[in-house]
Amino acid sequence: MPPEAVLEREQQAPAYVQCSRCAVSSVAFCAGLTAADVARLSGIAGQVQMPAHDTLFREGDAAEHLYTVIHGAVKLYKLLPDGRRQITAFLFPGDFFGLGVGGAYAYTAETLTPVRLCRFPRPKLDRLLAEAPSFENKLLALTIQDLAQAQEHMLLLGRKTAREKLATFLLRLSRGARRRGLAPSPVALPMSRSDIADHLGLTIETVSRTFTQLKREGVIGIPDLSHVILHQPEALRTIADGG
Amino acid sequence: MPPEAVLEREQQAPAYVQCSRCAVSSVAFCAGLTAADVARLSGIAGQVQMPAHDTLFREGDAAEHLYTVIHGAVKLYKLLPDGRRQITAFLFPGDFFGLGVGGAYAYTAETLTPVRLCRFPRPKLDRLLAEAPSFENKLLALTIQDLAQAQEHMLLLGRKTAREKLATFLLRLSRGARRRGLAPSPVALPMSRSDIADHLGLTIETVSRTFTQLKREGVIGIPDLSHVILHQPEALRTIADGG
DNA sequence: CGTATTATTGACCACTCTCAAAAAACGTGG
DNA sequence: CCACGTTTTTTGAGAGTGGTCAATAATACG
Repeated sequence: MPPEAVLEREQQAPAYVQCSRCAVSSVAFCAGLTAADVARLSGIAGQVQMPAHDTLFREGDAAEHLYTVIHGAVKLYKLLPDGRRQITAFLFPGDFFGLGVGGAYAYTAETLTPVRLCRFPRPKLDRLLAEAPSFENKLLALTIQDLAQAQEHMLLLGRKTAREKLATFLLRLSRGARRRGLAPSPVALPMSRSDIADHLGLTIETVSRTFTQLKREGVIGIPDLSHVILHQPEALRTIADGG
Repeated sequence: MPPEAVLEREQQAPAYVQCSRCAVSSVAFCAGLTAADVARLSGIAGQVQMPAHDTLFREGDAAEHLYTVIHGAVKLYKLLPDGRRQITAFLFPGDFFGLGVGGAYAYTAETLTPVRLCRFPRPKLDRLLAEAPSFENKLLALTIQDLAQAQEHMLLLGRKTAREKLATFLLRLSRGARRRGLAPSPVALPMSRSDIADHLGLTIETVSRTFTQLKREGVIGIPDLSHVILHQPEALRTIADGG
């Protein structure tokens, strides 16, 4: 049975979510939990679907839900008063988001594609966390991972050239796909050039020019706007770290 | 009694740490915990002292301890193979660090000044976390805060000008000092210009030039290399967000 | 006090940004 | 399904912020 069929079936049951049949159970928040714990989680989980380019919540909103991406892609970003934007992360199936600071979200969340999300209401989740330490353990481990990724991205933003930034970005997407059981090479780019620019601290023009440059060198191929073929992943790796 | 006297007394008792008399108990990891919990924490805590410019651990080392800064300042950084460096955070009394990913530290930690640290061995701490959920709660909350700060810094690195970066940096140091009960204005800079540059994604020359520029405008004063007076904090705030 | 290190200042350069136009992709309605 | 208009991306020319290289000044330290 293809994963799509499972998802569609679950879609029929918004009240009761069958985490045990979830397509992302192996990589997500619930990965590594005991069957009993997963059952408890599914008791408070709800599923939501959103169209592409929709705002899930804004920086400063009351943090009422924790989300896990089941299908589709999401971007998280912060804004300056004059509109300059920094996309802090792109999220894919298995990734979670929505932890607030002082009860408020610290960033805005927007869908890149139509998405299906698993959603946990904060009050219920907190009750669960208080009861079962394994949940909090997991949440802490995942947050530490996010923090490490954020630090890695600071290194990119503060110290890498445009060329190195783009190479790093493509490799990250490729590794992420592989981790989710997808092919590492035709990398899917569900985000716009503008999104990529705002993630890497560049302008769309520089992103475009650098793509073209890497293509001319034969390192990557660009069959269409939203796909990149990594012809020479080794070369990319060398470029990514300033080789 | 000045805080220094308290610290010196505690220094005499390395085996048993009296958290209840700790100078940073109001802002640190242990803040907000019950007296009983603090007592349990002090049972596994040890204190260490280190000279300035000393490496506490390196990226990739086994993560054997969790640290809280009691006195002094620490920097955390990541390196590229060619030596380019990104300082992800400066830490001051009350801040904690040392959470690893997959058992290894994700960054290098180095002292800026002579420091006194509170140190928790990972195995013992893990046992405590398993028993008392309040600890894990606190640790999660603090890690989420760190993540939010990291995201704020990504916005700085990716989207702010040199002038905005430096203004933001000075305001952060000032707010941090105020939070720790110190005067917000003569801001102490325990780090070198090179450290500031590697934190803000700039070169030392640009940091120096921008300091001079702000000084000429009368926004700040620089009595000596390691102190900055915020003459016009409002102006700084305007500059910081691109006013 | 002299030496080594760090910070500042200056001149010049280049990577990336800005502004602008052409090309490609997308969406919509006929 | 195609034609049209809109949006996004690419490409080009020129400019500017911040970087590089180098010399001077200030500071720290023995």
